[in-house]
Amino acid sequence: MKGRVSAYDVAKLAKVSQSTVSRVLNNYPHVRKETRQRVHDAINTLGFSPDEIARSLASKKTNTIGLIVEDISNSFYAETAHIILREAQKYDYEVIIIDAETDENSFERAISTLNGKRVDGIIVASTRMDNQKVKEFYDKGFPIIFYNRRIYGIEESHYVEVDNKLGAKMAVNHLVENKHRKIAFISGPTIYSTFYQRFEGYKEAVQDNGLEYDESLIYKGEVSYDQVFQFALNLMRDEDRPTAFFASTDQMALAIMDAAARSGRHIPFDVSVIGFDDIEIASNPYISLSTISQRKREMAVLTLQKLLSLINSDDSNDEPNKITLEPELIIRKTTGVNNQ
Amino acid sequence: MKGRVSAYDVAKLAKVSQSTVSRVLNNYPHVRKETRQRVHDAINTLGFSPDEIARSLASKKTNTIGLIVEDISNSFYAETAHIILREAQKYDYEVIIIDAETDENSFERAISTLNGKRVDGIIVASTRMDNQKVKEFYDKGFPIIFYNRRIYGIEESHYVEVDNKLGAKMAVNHLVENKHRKIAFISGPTIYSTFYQRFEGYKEAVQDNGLEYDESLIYKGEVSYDQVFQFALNLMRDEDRPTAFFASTDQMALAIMDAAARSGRHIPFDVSVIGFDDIEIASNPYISLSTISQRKREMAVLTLQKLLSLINSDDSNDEPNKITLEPELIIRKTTGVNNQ
DNA sequence: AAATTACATGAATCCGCTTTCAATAAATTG
DNA sequence: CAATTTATTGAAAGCGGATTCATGTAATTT
Repeated sequence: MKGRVSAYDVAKLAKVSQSTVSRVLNNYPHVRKETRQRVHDAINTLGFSPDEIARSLASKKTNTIGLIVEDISNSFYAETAHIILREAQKYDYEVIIIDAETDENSFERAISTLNGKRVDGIIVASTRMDNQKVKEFYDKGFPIIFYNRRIYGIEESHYVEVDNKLGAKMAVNHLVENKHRKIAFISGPTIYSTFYQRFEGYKEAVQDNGLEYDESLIYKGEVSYDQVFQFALNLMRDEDRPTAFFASTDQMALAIMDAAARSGRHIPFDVSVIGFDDIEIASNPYISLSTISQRKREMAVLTLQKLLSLINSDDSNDEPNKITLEPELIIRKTTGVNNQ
Repeated sequence: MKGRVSAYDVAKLAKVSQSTVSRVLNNYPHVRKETRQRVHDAINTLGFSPDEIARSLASKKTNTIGLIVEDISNSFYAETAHIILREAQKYDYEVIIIDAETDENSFERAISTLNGKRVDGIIVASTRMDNQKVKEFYDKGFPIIFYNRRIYGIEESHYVEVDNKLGAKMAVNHLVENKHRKIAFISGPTIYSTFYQRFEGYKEAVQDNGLEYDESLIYKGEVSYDQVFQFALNLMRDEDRPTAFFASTDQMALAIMDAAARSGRHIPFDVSVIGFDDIEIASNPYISLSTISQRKREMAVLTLQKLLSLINSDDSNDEPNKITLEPELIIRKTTGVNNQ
């Protein structure tokens, strides 16, 4: 890119100093109306657009935030990213998305990278509950907020989440009301707070309803389509199989539905399935998945706004934002009365 | 963030000049092994990480690329973004994703923003075919490459796409082979090259197969679930309805399937549906959508690699990259023989 | 009208690194 | 061993704006 025009060029053309150009650029007072106009004209005829990098260096603000997700191809994150991206745009913030693997190292690297890029703040939609690096950041007062996650060990952490435990209980209760007594539970790794909480909810609900807690009905490994599919397939083929499956994410529920189909079980007649998240496809009539809604839009918008207010608040000792929304049970066609 | 450590602090501790610190940071030669070690030690004890902003300003490289998409919550883009994000990570590039609305202004703003941020290059996965701003960039020799899009009027444009016209023909031919003679076509706005080409393919195939071209079977409005749903619903209820639907995107095919369900038509017995893209959910057994595969992964990886090579090539007059991959017909369960 | 006060503007410095350029020291060469 | 080369290193000048300070000018006050 040869010959970018600089503020200096604009200054020359408008016959003012560079400081004045900077003033009109930042809409500062103390510039005569006529001068301001002259500068604007110069900017237009030259097609000047300020170098945000230089600007950031001088102002120590990048107008960029980081968003760490686990897998942007996962609808839940994609839909979240969409909302955050669009919302950030309104406030003239750009966002660097990092699609970090789930291991601790990737996560730390993500944080370091964003730190290097001097983002103004970070939204974490992916992390184990115990990451050390994050704590350091918090302690330095860096604006960081968790989306649908919590980090334990940091009392002052900011987060926006849905009441995952309650959501899980709602799901199980719904199944119990439909006379299911043997309910499988499919979870991701419980080092993640969401999965942890949903698991807690499942256990409590099982206990509250006087059901038997059976380890063999529990999956809590990787969030892998194939693995979940295989696990569910095995259960489906079992003589004494569960009559219902509660999956901690819709994505995993999809794998379960797949397994049901492959093993000839009909939903919801032979087996009920309920998910968690309410991703878009869940409402498609061919899927029509019963689920627990996360209220993504509210969560995402709130998260962004809280982050921006953290960034722009002078004193950093406002009390931490701990926001917990109530989930919602959405009954569609994958859950029905147990008739076995 | 008080008291960030700077390269200057490192220099002092290591008893060298800041230039030397910069040298080891960039792994330049001409630093005695012992000195290098001393600097590394200082970096570690201080926990120093360089300010990438300052670095970018000085080096005129941001190691950041821009990705403009239309709607990241759309699986096709989400899956693409995932691949690009992960691939870019390998080369230490960050990516700023802009989720631009479809109007011309948003797109121009996206380009301007990325220009301001001084990204090293841009991948455009969303644009009309005739955007002026893009041309200007091209003319300046700015690395920009189109993903699954072309821009007409720029001979030198770089793009990676699938043969959309061929794909459309494959879809129609498949339907014709199944004895369908009345095939509806659902397209997004044909100012987008993909839709344009697919439409061309549809028309050609209709003609080649001696079918009647019927305007009333064509939708080419916004890519809106509700609108497509409504359009399809009306057709479904028609006396003399089409026996098959070819949708330019899987997302729209989903809306058509929805409409079929709502109007009591059974797929593929009463009506066949074929999409385009092969998004992930298409292979789910409950959806099992016949479609044309875009070979997203190859496209995405190629696009990123070409972009990086554009960025790092000294002379910018290598011939333009015009890559067209062959699509693939994937027959699943939404298409069948017409028996009416 | 002199004294204040508010407004407009430019010069100079800084942001935190990279990159010459020049200087010094060590290694080679004839 | 003197003459070159080559390897190390530091000082200083950017990169392109933001910001502080000083200066000059117009608007207000007594």
